[in-house]
Amino acid sequence: MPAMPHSHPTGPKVGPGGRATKQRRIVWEAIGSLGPHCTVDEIVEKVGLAEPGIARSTIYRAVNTMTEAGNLVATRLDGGPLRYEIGSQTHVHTVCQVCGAVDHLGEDDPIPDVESELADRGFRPIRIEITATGVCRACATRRRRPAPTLKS
Amino acid sequence: MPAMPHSHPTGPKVGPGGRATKQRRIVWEAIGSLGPHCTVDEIVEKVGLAEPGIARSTIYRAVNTMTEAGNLVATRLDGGPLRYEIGSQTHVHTVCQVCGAVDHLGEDDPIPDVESELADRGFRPIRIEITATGVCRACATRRRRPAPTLKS
DNA sequence: CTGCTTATTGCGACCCCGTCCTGTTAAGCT
DNA sequence: AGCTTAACAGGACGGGGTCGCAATAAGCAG
Repeated sequence: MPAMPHSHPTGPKVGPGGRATKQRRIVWEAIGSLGPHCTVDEIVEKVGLAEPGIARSTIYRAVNTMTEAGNLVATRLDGGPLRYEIGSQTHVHTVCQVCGAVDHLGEDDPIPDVESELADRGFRPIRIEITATGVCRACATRRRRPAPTLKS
Repeated sequence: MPAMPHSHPTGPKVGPGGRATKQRRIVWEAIGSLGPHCTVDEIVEKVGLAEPGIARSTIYRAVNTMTEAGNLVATRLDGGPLRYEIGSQTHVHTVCQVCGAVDHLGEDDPIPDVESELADRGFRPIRIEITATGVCRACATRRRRPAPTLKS
């Protein structure tokens, strides 16, 4: 798990990092131990064990600050809550429509076609999110549900 | 603007299309005239002009049905409401962090790297969403705001 | 080290987006 | 035309997230 970023963790600072409070340290560690695509609810629960009495809104504010600082990446994978993970440039997720499983495909893989097209248009990307929605191998083999629908 | 799809508009049906009611016809036309990435609020307003008295919940149900039928694609581009547009397989959007402008890059462009990786994993994609967040050409040239922040 | 400024916290009220539940209406099959 | 049942209007509800306020503490200046 990466250390609590002070201000310039890895890349260029995108926004103010803010003060290093106890609450933010705890939130950061919770996210690290929860792993990728964790929700605020999960963070709340984890944090509650480590240190009860931290307000829900504090956690929301913490993840927002970290996201704005570029240390965290926020994605909404389905219709549900935002999911957070420690940041990287390009992000590929798979979401299974049948079982709802979320997985990573890879990170920082270059997507040449898209990036050159972006360059042609003069668009400077800071982050690229790719979400593939479909059916995972497990569900395809034991094929539950007659016809997959778009909403789980 | 494409015609109101009866049941099998272009691709294979994923869910039941449902009945062709007057309300759905009006909603479909509103979406067509609003163009890509329109919100339910915009649809509500447009529909209200054409035919007052159509319930908000009806419009929500209509776009859900159309999305499930595969005629519409729903995307949440920022933290805001879902945005709808007439469907295609692969979808590339750009979102400018400075001015908030949303644009299309292209549709149905194959993304070979990603698709082969998906195949390796036995994941069968039904739809691939790509969102590039960054700074558009206009904002880059007249460069407002000293440092771009992640939230508009 | 002490004092001061100001970001951050805790708490609760609040808002937005979207869903769900009711009885009623109308699509479209026979 | 009759009938079945999806879809409708209207409104209550719920989850996820934000905001405003008073109290607290980070961290700079001296």
